[in-house]
Amino acid sequence: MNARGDAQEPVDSFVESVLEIVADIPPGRVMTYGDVAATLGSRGARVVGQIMARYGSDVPWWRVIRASGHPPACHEGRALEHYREESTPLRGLNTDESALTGIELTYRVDLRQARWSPSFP
DNA sequence: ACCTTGACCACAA
DNA sequence: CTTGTGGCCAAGG
Repeated sequence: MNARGDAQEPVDSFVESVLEIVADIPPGRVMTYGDVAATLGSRGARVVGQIMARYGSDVPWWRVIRASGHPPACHEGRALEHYREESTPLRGLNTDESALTGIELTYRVDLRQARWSPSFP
């Protein structure tokens, strides 16, 4: 408690808490947006997405993915480089390179193996 | 204090 | 696999 008589308030904003958790995910492991929210007692998966979009540039953002196993929207390529580097288990990796339409990247992270829980390593 | 914005989620067809 | 629907909820304007 503090001098104003306030009971415990979230010392960190929701934003800081999210970044804290994400920074805590070890290499090769991932959490879903919903998992991060749930860890904070929230169900605002979208909020976590918002926060990552705005403030995620300084944390390992590629370790936060969708519940489907798909990487963050519009960042599949960048994320894949990190996954290859830290040996994150992937499924259905497919690099169809069409000369005309460009590169089609489809893959998912293997959540069964890579899913991380902050309190249960 | 209201309104809009989403790097989302679960479920249904 | 694709759409569509309803829900979630903090941040920022």
